[in-house]
Amino acid sequence: MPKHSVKHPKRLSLDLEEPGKVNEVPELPEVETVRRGLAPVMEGMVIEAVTLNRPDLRMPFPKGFARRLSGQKIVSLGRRAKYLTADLGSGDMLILHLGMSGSFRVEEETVAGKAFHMPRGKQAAHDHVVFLLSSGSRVIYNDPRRFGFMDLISASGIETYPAFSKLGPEPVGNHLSGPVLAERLAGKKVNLKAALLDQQVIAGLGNIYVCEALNRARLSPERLALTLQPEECELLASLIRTVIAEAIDAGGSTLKDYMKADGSLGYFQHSFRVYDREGEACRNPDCHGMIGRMTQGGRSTFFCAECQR
DNA sequence: ACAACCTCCTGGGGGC
DNA sequence: TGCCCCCAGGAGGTTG
Repeated sequence: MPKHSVKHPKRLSLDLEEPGKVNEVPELPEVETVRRGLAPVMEGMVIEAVTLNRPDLRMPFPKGFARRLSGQKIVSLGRRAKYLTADLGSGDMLILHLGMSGSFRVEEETVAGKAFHMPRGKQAAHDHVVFLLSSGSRVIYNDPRRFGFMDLISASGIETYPAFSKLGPEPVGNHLSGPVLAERLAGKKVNLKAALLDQQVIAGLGNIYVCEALNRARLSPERLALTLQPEECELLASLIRTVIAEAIDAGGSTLKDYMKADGSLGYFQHSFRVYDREGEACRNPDCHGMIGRMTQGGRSTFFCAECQR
């Protein structure tokens, strides 16, 4: 009987267990962080088996999901907006969305440094999908609220895939400029908060980063999108890129810490300027305002009425 | 076409 | 201590 050398499970989750930390919902930076953490574990591996512990998440799994994935090689992991994508050798594409509470953890077990297939691991509450890889690693999807979903399509159909076909530009790199944002906001009779949450305007922003970007740009969440001037669009686009880039960097350092550690997850050191800071001081330079909170579209908006106009 | 809802789900927290 | 109710929100759906 070989002696087991069990590595601690590696968690690629966004759960923040430190007191006082916000439990983040995965937006673009968190999904990108998960992608970077999973890539070295999954890329180049063959999916040997997929276990579904229930027939659906937010939506039913596609017909034959587990069977169709079995034996497929994962060529590369990608991301579009808040979606993870896995290019498979056959030309299929696996699409994963983490919803509100989805997370992955990686379980490995080795004998004398050599991976082998371990018996079915201990199942935690809300472990819905287990990917067994040719390396012996298990990649486990956990999602208490089940707002996530998975789909399997032909990669050639990616352009017409409903969730992707209407997405706005990514707020990274050169995709989002002032003029691009201005064009996207033109004629929109909704407030800025709603406009920026709209994935067709910009892909990948959620409640947290919209609040953060608007605070940095000193723009009121209640401003109608169509009233933004070109220079305001320029500033907002720039600060959206900044907020997202900083969060991705923070996620990267989280992964780095985590890789060094013995399995315990390093947490985001990222501190938000407005999100969940009602009643606290605005952190914008030269602003002595206090962060307030209101409801827009049934969601909380955190903002500074003093400097955001 | 567009805007404003509504719905799915569970854990956690506040009130009594 | 226990129970009830509300809240968090991504995105697809429905209503106006």
